[in-house]
Amino acid sequence: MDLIPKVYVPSESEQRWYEQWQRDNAFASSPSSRQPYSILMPPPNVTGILHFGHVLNVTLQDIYIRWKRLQGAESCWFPGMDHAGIATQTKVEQELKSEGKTRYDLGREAFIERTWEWKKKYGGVIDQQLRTLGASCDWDRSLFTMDASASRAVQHVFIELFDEGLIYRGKRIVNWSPVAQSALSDEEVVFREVHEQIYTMRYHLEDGSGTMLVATVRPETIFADVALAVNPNDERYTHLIGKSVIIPLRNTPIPIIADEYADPTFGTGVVKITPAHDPNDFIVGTRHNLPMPSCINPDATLNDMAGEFAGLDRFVARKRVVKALEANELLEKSEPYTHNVGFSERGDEAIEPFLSDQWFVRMESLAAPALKAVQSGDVKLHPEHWIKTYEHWMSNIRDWCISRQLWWGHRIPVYYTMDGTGFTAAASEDEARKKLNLGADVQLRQDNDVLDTWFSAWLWPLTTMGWDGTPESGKEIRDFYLPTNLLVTGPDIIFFWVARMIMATLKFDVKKRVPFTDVYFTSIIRDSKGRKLSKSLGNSPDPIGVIDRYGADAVRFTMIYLAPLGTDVRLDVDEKTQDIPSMELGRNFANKIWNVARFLQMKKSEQRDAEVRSDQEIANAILRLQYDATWLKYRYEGVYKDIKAALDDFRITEYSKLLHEFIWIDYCSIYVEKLKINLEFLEDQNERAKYLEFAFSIMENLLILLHPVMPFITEELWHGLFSKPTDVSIGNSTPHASVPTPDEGIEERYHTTGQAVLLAVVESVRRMRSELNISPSIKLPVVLEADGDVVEFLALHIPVIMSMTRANSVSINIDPPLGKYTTQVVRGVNIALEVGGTIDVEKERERLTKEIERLQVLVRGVSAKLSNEGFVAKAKPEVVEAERKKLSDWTQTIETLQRNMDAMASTPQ
RNA sequence: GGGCGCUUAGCUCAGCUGGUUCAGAGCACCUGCCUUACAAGCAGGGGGUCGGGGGUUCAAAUCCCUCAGCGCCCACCA
Repeated sequence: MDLIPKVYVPSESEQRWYEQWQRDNAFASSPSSRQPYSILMPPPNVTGILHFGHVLNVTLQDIYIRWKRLQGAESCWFPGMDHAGIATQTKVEQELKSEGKTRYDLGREAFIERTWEWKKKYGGVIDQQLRTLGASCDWDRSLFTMDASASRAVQHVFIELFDEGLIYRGKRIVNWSPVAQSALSDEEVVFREVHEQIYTMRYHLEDGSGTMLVATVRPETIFADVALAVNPNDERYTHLIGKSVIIPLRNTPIPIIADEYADPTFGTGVVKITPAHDPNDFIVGTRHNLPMPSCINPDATLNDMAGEFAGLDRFVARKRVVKALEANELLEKSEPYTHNVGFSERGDEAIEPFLSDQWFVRMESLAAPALKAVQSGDVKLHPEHWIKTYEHWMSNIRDWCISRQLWWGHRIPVYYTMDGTGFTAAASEDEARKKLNLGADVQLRQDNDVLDTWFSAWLWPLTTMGWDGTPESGKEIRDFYLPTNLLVTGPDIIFFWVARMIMATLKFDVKKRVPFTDVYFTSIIRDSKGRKLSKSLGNSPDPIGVIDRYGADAVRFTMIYLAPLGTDVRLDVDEKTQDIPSMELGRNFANKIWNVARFLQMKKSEQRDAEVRSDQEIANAILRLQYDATWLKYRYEGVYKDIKAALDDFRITEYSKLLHEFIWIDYCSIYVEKLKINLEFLEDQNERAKYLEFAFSIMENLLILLHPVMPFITEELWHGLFSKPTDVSIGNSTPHASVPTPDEGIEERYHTTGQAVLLAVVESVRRMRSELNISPSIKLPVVLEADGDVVEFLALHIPVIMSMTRANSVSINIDPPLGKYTTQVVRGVNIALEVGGTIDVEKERERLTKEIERLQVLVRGVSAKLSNEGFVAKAKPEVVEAERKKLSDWTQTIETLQRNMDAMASTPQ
């Protein structure tokens, strides 16, 4: 057999295996007789590139997909890409800008054409990056949200909701982005604290009988004022209700009205009503049937209503207006003021509340069943505390503004008569005519707007499975994979996407299924200062660069090792080098696995010179190997169970920790170290092979268990160690819950206690040596004093103890120990290390005294507990028993230590 | 204003339904080792009254109340 190379080079191996997997169609899945398991990948934006949020997200999904595949499920991971309306259009417009053009120069059709070209050229970089990371998606099922079938589904859904009256058109105040020149949904707006000025203006009464003081932060909107409102119970102003005031600078009269909205305790108690530029004023305006003029254009400049200020940007206009007010003695005062202002999540500009015609979805009837699905547990959220947030949003749901004044997206399938009086939603102009009972010669025009990107995303569970609106489309796929088993995503899009997918799938799936049964909300990745990773802060290294340095396996492993469910992850990002040093954790682990594999392989091919060993020595070594195999088997079985449970409960960090600890400590540091020692006594190749085979069989299972998180190195080693054909993947094998030992029927009585005592003894001797600064090259005699069962086991392991503690002799229960010893008592074993003339008797005495005192404190504690009647009466019997055992163990230990001290006193110096 | 979460070693975090020497891991730090699988390693070590206070209990890092600090979500007062 060829030995695996001395050093593992992740980059080479990783690329090679991913290509192999693709050649073998290793991730393809289709309905079969096997148990289905499926995950929908949150479609990355077509403009997107991989960041560490994705790395965590994708790794988690891949772990489950691969894990279930190992368990024999028909595992399918549906990938895809989102057309990302605003983001993509912005990219292309920027490109145009550099050519000195705007989208209007091209016109709608050419612009869309150009965007498709952009997509072809630059879009989907992330697709390739996901492969680098090792994502085992069924790439043949990849869907783009603007693909024909998905577009048909979007159209179908729109028309159906329209016909049901759940989609309506209305003139409303919406969140307007002056940069994108489009409406945004409430979810796309983020509020930020802003320090501005609040201005108190004078509105003169029309009859000249006085002045009203009104505070505002937006004096530039006064031109669209339609009223002043006072609280009907505000005695200061009741006599003025019904009178009129003059709008400053505009000299137009507006009425003073009474409305509860005016808060007498705020400012002057008088509020100006500007329905076109403030959502609350809009409500008041509607209530009082007031006109709703706008003085601001879609690009946030003032219009003609603003007279001399027309054409100025809103913020420039504000300053000018204030100046003008001052000049005309219309400004009472100006004070600093801090309040929240909405900003576009994407473009970072202040949102302009804007009165316009938009399309909305009535959410109430859609939300009700979706709320129930979560409350009933049909859809389970992890961590559970998100349920509260979900409930709150769903029970206070507001209508969803779905129209966007963009060109890139699904165009709204609504057709209008040329005079605009008649309109309907339809799949084509022809159909619209039919629905409107119009003749074939009547011309119609289609709505100019496109739909919110999330309007296609909420259909993801259906469209990825081939649904295009017709009942039969994708039926076979949906009947097999739906509901999908798991959705992994960030909690930031719980409303944007998760909730809406539940609504849409319950509504439009023929069988009214939920889209998924479990949702795992991932952590947010932050830097060491707690800031979110972001390009602009420079604290977001390119994952591909980090993967180049450490390997994809290492990055994957480290991420889940550090990212427990529900809490944020902090990474030690080095901004200068764009490095994340903690990735060493995963890299070192990979290195460890690689090396132990290499070691076992070396042992296997090792040629033995015949050494002279007595039959007894050989028999003892075999007995030790048998005990160790039994011990490892039980440890393995326990870990296997724990891993399975951890993954079932979404304790993903636990999964990685279990493997890390078992492989590093139990397998490498304990089992293989002892194997190394014991094999020295065996020359018979068959006999050696037997125990090496066992080590390999555990190793194979560990590789399989590790495969979901470290797919590449496990594949590499699996082939390297077990000579598997290239086109067979570890991803299709199965980890065993139990592994047979080479010799069945071996006594199990030592497999926990014996090993524990043995290891404790070894540790104890090492500690004594270390504390006395004894060089590793010096070999010293060890004397053990023990009784009971364990004596036999320790005696059997003398060669192991010698090797592990660098002892030149180990004697058990010889008496009395002569010479100069340092001693410790561990698990009932009195351990003495002979250090000859180097011992400091005073120091040793001090140490023993201290240890005895420490134990006496513990004994007092336990005694008190045991003499407490309440404890003895009420605690579980096994707990009481355990305390009694502690008491007797510690008492015994104290006695032994005391004896050691006395012996030391009588030892000649 | 409403809701949710977090606070355990210098740092990042585990500790599930209270009880096994339960106060842990990784990193960092200190000491000693290039012991032919691994210095990306091995052996050993120091360091925390589990945010403060109160309560329930025989028993609290764990359950309850309260206070403080931090963070997130929702709603947004001119």
